Amino acid sequence: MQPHSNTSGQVPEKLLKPYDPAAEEVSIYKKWEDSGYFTPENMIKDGLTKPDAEAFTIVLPPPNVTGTLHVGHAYEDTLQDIIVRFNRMNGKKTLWIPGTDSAAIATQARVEKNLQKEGGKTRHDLGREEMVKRVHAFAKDSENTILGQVRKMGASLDWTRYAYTLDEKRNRAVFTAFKRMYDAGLIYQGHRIVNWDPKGQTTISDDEVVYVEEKAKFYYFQYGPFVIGTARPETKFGDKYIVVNPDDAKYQEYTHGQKIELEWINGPIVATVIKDAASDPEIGTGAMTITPWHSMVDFEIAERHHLDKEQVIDKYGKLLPIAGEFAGLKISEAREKIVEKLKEKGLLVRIEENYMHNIATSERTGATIEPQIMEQWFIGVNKPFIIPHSKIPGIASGSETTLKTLMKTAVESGAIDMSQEGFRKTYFHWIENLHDWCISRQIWFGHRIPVWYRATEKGKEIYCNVVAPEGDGWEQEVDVLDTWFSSALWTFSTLGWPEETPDLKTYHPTSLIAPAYEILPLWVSRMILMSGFHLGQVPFKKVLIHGLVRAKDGRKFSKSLNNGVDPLEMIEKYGADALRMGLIVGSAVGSDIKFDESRIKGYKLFANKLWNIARFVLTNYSAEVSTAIYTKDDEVVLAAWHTTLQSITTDLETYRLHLATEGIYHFIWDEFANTILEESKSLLTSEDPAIKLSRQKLLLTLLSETITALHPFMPFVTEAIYDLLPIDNKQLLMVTTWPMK
RNA sequence: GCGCGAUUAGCUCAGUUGGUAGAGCGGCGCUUUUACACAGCGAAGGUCGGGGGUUCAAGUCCCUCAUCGCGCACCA
Repeated sequence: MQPHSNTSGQVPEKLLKPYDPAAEEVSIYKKWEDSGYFTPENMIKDGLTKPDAEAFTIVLPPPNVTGTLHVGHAYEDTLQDIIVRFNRMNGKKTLWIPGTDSAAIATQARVEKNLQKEGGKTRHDLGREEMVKRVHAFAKDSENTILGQVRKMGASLDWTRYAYTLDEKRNRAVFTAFKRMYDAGLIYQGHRIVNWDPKGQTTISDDEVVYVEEKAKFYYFQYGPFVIGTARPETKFGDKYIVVNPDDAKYQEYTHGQKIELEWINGPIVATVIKDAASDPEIGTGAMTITPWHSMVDFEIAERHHLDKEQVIDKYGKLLPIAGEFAGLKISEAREKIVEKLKEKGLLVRIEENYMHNIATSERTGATIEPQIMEQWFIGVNKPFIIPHSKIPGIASGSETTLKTLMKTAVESGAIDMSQEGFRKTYFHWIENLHDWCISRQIWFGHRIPVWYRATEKGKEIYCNVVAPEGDGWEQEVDVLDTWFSSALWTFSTLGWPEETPDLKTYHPTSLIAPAYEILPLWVSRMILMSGFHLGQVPFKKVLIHGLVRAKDGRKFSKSLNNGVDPLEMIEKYGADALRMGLIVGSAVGSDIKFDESRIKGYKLFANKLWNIARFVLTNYSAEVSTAIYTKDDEVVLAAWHTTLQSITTDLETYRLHLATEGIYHFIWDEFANTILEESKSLLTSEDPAIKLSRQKLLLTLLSETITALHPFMPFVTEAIYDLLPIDNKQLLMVTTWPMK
């Protein structure tokens, strides 16, 4: 606008109407993006950031390409964008890297579901090649939708560095990581017990198992001289070991290894007594039989004593020939029949009706997990290895360590600041219970394991490398990797690793990661693992864990409840600024947020308030302000603002975003608008030009500084107002220096 | 079973190191005055889940109980 010499300045037409976010936001985002300033190198080039400034890096937790974003993503984007904008305005070399995650199982499952709906087809009807093509197409589509949504939120991401877990560079990183861990002996192929999802026909990791409480019948059977209890009679065919605690007085007469002949489901068998501390004398009768093929705990007992393991249930959840007359039956059908038979044989002691227990189900398919012993690929978390270079305090370069130690030490030593006490405990607890990580999946979409096999006279030959081997007869492993394998490399695969790129040197370790607490084990801990092994570094210096956005009744948003909130709809109604504020204010980072539309509405009003303040200030502006000197009174007012600004700055630096937001909101509305503006009405009509001009200058300064401080939170409306201010040599507000500096 | 978190105004939630209880929304009353009715002003509304303790002083620290939520383990 043109500065005006009258008391009453002229204001742009659009300022005379209520603030209209829809009319401003898209073009403002475009302006930011076109400026190139999301890329830190452009900031340096134009002298907005010093070349030797400290780097500040965040990688966006890459959303899954399974459809559209929900309001939880909107919250996560806001959280990070506030921090990123604040750091950029404070002169840091600020980089926020965008990306998306192929989410192997989740995405394939979505497409399979669609196939099923469209014509009852399965992936096998299409074949691997065609299926993978379709999943890629679906993923591409989701990607476009998602990236559009992220832009609408105002996220200041460096799009020139966009990464996708399945793009060429990330493929290379994944294969290289695999190869190096394979060579170090940390990735191995083994015959171990895994979580088998009979519906999805794939393994899943421990962290993808969801326990559901269920009421069941609990049976007691006569097993020779023992009475055993079980909720799963259908697994008991192969049971030929009876395990008791060595200190259990009830069973002192039996010795370890003692053979006992007894009558069982399909006739007489010979059982062996095993004494192992895993058997708890207090539970049931204190004696149990074991099914090592289909139970984690039993598997471990069997391993300890080198016992036989026999498969009872097949991959489809049906009984095998070992079940005799029951072979071929699904376990659900077989259960009652087996109990009936045992009853007839006089071996049923009693049935407990209301037995509560948890059953393991698959996070993705909902199927009951059937533990199975299978040949799969694993990462050994307890296996010692020599770490060549380590910058992690407490772990010396060239020393022997394990992945588990690495993960623990990184946080314990303070190299990673995980200062939210509750989550810190959860992290350590998780590590203590950590087993080897099963990384192979029997699906088609994802990173195919870079291992090739060839039959030779001496047996099977195995080759592992980033690229396929030369020569004939090689067949690549059909399994793909757990999606979290590639996600775990994210902080450095996005920066060009395995190449020794300048980016890697400048921006890694990243400064901050801001994930939901849900993925602390799945993602955060595994990034620590991978970064520790491959770089000898922590992946990030600080973890800022945030809560979940829930529906107003406290339940999770879910498709089945159909209680989802579409962030785009909120943006359309209230503007992105209002959505951002509504999600941040009123909840400390780390606790869950109950979504409240009325709060968002409140911040739409706030944006409008700001708009009207701008109108008042500009209406009362005159060009002579440049000569104005502050009166004592106005100096006091300005100083009061600077005190507030100081505390807002501190709150931002310490990630107390909700307090910072409240502080700026309160100042603008209650101080600036209600008090300062009101008292200005008489001062501006003063006969004394010194008083009048001082006040004009004060108002413009306050407006300019408050919108600058508000910018990280409400980037759009502040940028729109800043654009109207009569300031010389203006840059975008986004790259303006934070007023405290 | 072990652990974590929550319990503050009608609703949703803040309240960093202990120092006179706050916000938004809703409800009530009044008001068109250099911005704003997408507003302003005013008043109402709280024994900070119960009980006990430490302290000059406790929403805040300690103990205990209750209710709700979550995680892990067990799941013979």
